[in-house]
Amino acid sequence: MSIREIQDLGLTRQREVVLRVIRDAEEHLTANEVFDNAKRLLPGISFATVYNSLRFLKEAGHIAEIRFGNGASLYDRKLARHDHAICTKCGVLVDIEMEHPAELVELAARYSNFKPESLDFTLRGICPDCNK
Amino acid sequence: MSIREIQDLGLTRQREVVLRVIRDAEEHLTANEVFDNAKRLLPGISFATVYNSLRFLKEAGHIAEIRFGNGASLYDRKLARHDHAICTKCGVLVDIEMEHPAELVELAARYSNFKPESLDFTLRGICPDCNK
DNA sequence: ATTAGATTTAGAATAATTCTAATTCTAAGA
DNA sequence: TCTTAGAATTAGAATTATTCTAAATCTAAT
Repeated sequence: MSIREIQDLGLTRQREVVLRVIRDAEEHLTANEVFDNAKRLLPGISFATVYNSLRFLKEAGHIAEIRFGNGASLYDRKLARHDHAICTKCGVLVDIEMEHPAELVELAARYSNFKPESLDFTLRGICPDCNK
Repeated sequence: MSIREIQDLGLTRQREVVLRVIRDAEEHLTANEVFDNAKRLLPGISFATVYNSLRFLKEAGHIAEIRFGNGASLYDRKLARHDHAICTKCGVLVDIEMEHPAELVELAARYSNFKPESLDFTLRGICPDCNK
C-alpha cells in the first residue's frame, strides 16, 4: 500500500490523503476523526473537503460507509467485501472476513424479487473481551 | 392490532401513540414522520417525547431502528425478526421475511469469536420497479 | 392527601452533514 | 505558452437530526 499505489488512482491530493488516512487506520473512523488525521498530513484541508472526498471515494468504490444505531457514520477501507460484528455491550465494531453460505444471496433475491448486487450482514452479540 | 392490545403493554399515552403510528405505517418512518403522525392523534406531543418514546420502545424490543447511508434513522414495527433489501437506484427499502441458512449465525460467530445474539442482513440491488 | 419517581414539555443545545459563493487548480485546446 | 472551462477546494454559514435541560405534570404507592 505505497503512496505510489494511491497516486496512481488519479486522485487529487486531498482525496489521496483522505484515502490514506482510512487505509492506515487500525479502526473504523468517523468523518471527524478522518478530518483530524488528514489535517496532520495536509494542514490546509477543510471539513467540507473531507466530506466531499468521503462521498467521492465511496462512490468510486474505494471505501465503504457503515452506520449503526447511534451517532456518526464510520468509514471503512474496502480491501474486500466483508461483514461486521457489533458488541451489544461495549459497542466495539469488528470486521468479519468469511464466505457467505452459497444460497444466501440467491434466497434473499428470491424473497425480495430484487436483482441482487451485494449483501452484507451484521452480527450482534457479545465480543470476546466482554464475554470474559 | 387493536388499541386494547397496545394499551395492555402498560405504556403511557404518548408511547402508545408512537407505537401505534409505527405499527399503522405502510412504510418505514423517520422520527420526523412519526412526530407528524403522532401529533394528529395527540396534538400536544413534543418532539423530545417522540425521541424518548422511540428509544424506550426500541429498548423494550417493540420496534427496531434501521440506518443506512444517508439521512435519518428509520423505525420499523417489529412483527418478527426480518432483513432488508435496499434499491441502489431509487433507494426504496423493503422487508425480507425469510429463514436464514442454518449455518449462517454459527459461521459468523465462529469467525468473529462473538457470542451471537442476532444477525440481520441487507441486500443491495435493483428493486422490481426499477428493473422493468 | 402526600410524595417520590418517572414522564412530558418547550425550547435550547449539540452533533453531523451539506450547502454556498468565492477562489484555486488542472488539463485541454488555441 | 496562454487561455479557458470545468472540477475541486476553502471557510464558514446553514441545515438536519438528535439529545439535553429544567420546570411542570402525571402516576402509583403509601
